[in-house]
Amino acid sequence: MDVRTICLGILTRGEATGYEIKKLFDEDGYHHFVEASFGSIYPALSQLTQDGLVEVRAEAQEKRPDRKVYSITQAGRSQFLASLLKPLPEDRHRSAFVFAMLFSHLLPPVRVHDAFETYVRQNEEKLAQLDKAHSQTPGEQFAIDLGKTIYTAVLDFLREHRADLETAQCPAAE
Amino acid sequence: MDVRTICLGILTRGEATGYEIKKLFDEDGYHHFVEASFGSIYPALSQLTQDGLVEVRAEAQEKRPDRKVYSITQAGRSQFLASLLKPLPEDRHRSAFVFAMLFSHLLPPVRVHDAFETYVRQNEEKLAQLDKAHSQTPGEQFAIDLGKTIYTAVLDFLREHRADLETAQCPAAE
DNA sequence: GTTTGCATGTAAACGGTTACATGATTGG
DNA sequence: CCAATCATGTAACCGTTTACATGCAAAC
Repeated sequence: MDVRTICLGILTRGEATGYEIKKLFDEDGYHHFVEASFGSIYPALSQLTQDGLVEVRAEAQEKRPDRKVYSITQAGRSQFLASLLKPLPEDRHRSAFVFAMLFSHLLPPVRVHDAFETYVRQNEEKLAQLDKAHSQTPGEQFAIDLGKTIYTAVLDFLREHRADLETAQCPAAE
Repeated sequence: MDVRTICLGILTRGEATGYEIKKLFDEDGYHHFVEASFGSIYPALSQLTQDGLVEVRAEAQEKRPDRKVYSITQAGRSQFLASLLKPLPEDRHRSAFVFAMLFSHLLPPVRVHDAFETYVRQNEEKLAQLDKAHSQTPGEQFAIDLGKTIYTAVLDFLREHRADLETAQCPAAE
């Protein structure tokens, strides 16, 4: 899912500025499964406009850059739906933490401990974020609940198994 | 975690060719959390060699390109450990499926059904792959078990909640 | 006889991140 | 007074994917 498609999707919910689209990512629980930065959103919106898939309306503001409010066109809707009908790319889950833990036996015990602390905290924060999220469609509820399920499962697993790595690699410390 | 670091990590387990490193990704359960293709592995190994972090030994073969067997150097080990001591980037989970389901209400019921079928199958296959995997270190066991935990939780969730999206969006079909 | 496995590598294209540039307003 | 929020955008850089190029051997 490239940033253009993601922007189109968000615009099916209603018009928005580039800034607001980014905020949706940071707040609404979208970012658990898709990502985009300003550096990719703004160029994406320009291109979508050129391609006639979205329209812009500039709202003048005092002492601020104009708000550029984007709305999806009929062509945009068609193309977005078409992209959802194509085979979807597979999930990708990348975890530097898990990779690092593959080598826990090479690391100082303190480092393994710290890595777990940080990772647990990150997962707890993401779970808390989802607990606060509220949905407008069945799909959003589904995404939120799936996210919660995953984070909860991961956290449970970490609590049960972190000792395996934190003790296994430093028998001398016992 | 860039490909260079990943290659270094794999080489801490013993020497290997680029081809074998790729196979580890495809088979050993590594690919659930990190990824790399030939197009990135071969250049990565060349660069690591130039930087003195790995060494190559060419094994001549009849009627085949020479096997280039790479092994990690002391400098490579140091740098690899150093990279694991730095703060680790956060996990990224990207899912085109979940993104598409955010818009299930815009899709034909058949499409939603098919998407679920495909996604369930993908997760089942990955789980089966992990069931076959065997570990050599505590870290590997940890990674395998965490992967299993996640896939199992996702599959359970899908079985319980797919009806929410498959029926909610086609009340006329009742 | 076709596919799979072994085995290496290059080059172009792609997509995205990061950092930079600008600047007023509001809240702590 | 400083940080955060609002608001847009560009450009350089980075890393990776994809497609291409080559070619024999073994298995089905």
